[in-house]
Amino acid sequence: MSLKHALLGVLTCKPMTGYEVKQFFDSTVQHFWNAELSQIYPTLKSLEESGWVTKEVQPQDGRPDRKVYAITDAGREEFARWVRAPQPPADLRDPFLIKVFFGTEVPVEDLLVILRRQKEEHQKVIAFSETVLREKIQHGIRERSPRHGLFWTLTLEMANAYRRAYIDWCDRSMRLLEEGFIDGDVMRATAERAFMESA
Amino acid sequence: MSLKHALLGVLTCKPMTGYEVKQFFDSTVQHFWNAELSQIYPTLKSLEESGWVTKEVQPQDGRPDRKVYAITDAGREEFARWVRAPQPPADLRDPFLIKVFFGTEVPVEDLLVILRRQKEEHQKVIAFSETVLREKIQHGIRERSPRHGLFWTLTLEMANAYRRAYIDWCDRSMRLLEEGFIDGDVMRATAERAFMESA
DNA sequence: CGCACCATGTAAGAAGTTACATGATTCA
DNA sequence: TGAATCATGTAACTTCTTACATGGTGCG
Repeated sequence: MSLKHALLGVLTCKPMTGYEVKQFFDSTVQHFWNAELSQIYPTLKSLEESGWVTKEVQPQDGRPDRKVYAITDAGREEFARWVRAPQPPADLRDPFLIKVFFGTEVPVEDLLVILRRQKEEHQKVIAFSETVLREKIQHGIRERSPRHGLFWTLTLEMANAYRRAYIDWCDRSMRLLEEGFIDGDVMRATAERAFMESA
Repeated sequence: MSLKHALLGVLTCKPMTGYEVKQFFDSTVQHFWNAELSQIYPTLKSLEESGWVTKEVQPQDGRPDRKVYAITDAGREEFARWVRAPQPPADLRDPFLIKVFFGTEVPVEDLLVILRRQKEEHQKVIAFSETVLREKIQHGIRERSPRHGLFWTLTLEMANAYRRAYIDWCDRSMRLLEEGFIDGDVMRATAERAFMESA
C-alpha cells in the first residue's frame, strides 16, 4: 500500500489534519494520485499506531476537534527508506485500450468517434493541468515550500507527457483508420509499417 | 467494472474456457490489462447469469470438466454498446511519482539512482514488448484472427509510447538534477524553463 | 434559502491479489 | 524427481469508492 507513504510524504511538508491532507492531495498530486477522506482517516490512525506520526488534538466548539498529525523521526526514516526501495514500473490499466483492441466489433466510423472523444478528454485534462493545477502548485511552492519547486514541476511534466503521447497516438490511429477505410486489406498489410513511419 | 466487458471482448474471438481466457490475457493484452483466474471464473459465471454468454460442459477424466463459454447475440450487443459508451480517460496512479514529488527528503544522489533504475525497468518492459509480446501477438493474428491485426498493433504501440515518454522524462529529470547538483538555487530558478527547452 | 466550507468518522460494497485445495499428465 | 501444463474453484485479505451520519458557520 503506497497510501501510507504518500501520507508520510505529505506530512513532511508540515503537520496537518486529515481534512487538510485531502486538500493537499486535491491541489497538488491530483494528476497522479488521489485518496478519499474515508481512506485517509483510518490510514492516519494506523500510521500513529506504527509510531510514524503523532497526533495533537485541538478542541473546537460547534465542530469536531481538529486532530493534527505530525511526522516523527521514525516516520521520516521510513519514508526515506521507501523512496530508495525498488519500485516496479506502474502498469497501464486502461479500459479504452480494450475497446480499441476489439475494434473489429464496431464499424470504423464508431471507432473514429470514440478516438476523437478520448483525445478531447485528454486535451481537457492537459488544459486543466496547465492552468488551474499549475497555478495551484506554483502557489504551494511560493507559500509553503520553495525547496519542492523542481520536483513538483517534474511530476506535472510527466503527467502531461503521458497525455501528449496519448493524444499523438489517437491522431495517428485515426489517420490510419481513415486511410484504410475503403480497402480493408491494404489497411491491414501496411498498418504496422505506417505507424512506425508516422511516429 | 471493465473486466466483464474485457471477457466479452475476448470471447468475440472464439469460445473459450476460463483457463484459455487467462492465457489469452497473458499473451496479448498483458501490456494494458490483466486478470487472475480467481477473478475470471466467477465473472464468467455472472456473465452467464446475465445471458451474455452460454456454457457448454465437456466432461474429461482425470481432470476437471472443461467449461467452454461462448458469447451470445445479446453479449455481442452489450459489448458493442459498451465500446461506444463514453470512457473517461484512465488516470495515472504511479507510486514512483510520489517519490519524485517528495524528492527533497533524500539526497540528490539517491534520486539519480532511483530515476536511473526506473528508466531501466521501463526499458526492459519495452524490450519484452518488442520481442516476446510482439511475436505472440503476431502469432495470434496469423493463427486466429487476421482481422484484428491493426487494432492489436495499435494498442501495443500505445503502451510503448507511454514507456518511451516515461524514459525520456527520466533522462531529462536526471539531466536537470545533475546540472543543479552544486548550486541548488540556480536549479530551482531555472528548472521549469529548462525542462520546457529540453523537451 | 441553499450551497460550500470545515471536520470527523463508519459501513457497505466493488475490484483485485494472494493463498489454499485438488490432481493427472508430460517433459527434462 | 521435480517443474510445467491443464483445469477447476473457494477463502481471505487489501485497496479503493460510495453512501450514510452529524452539524455549525458564512456567503450570495
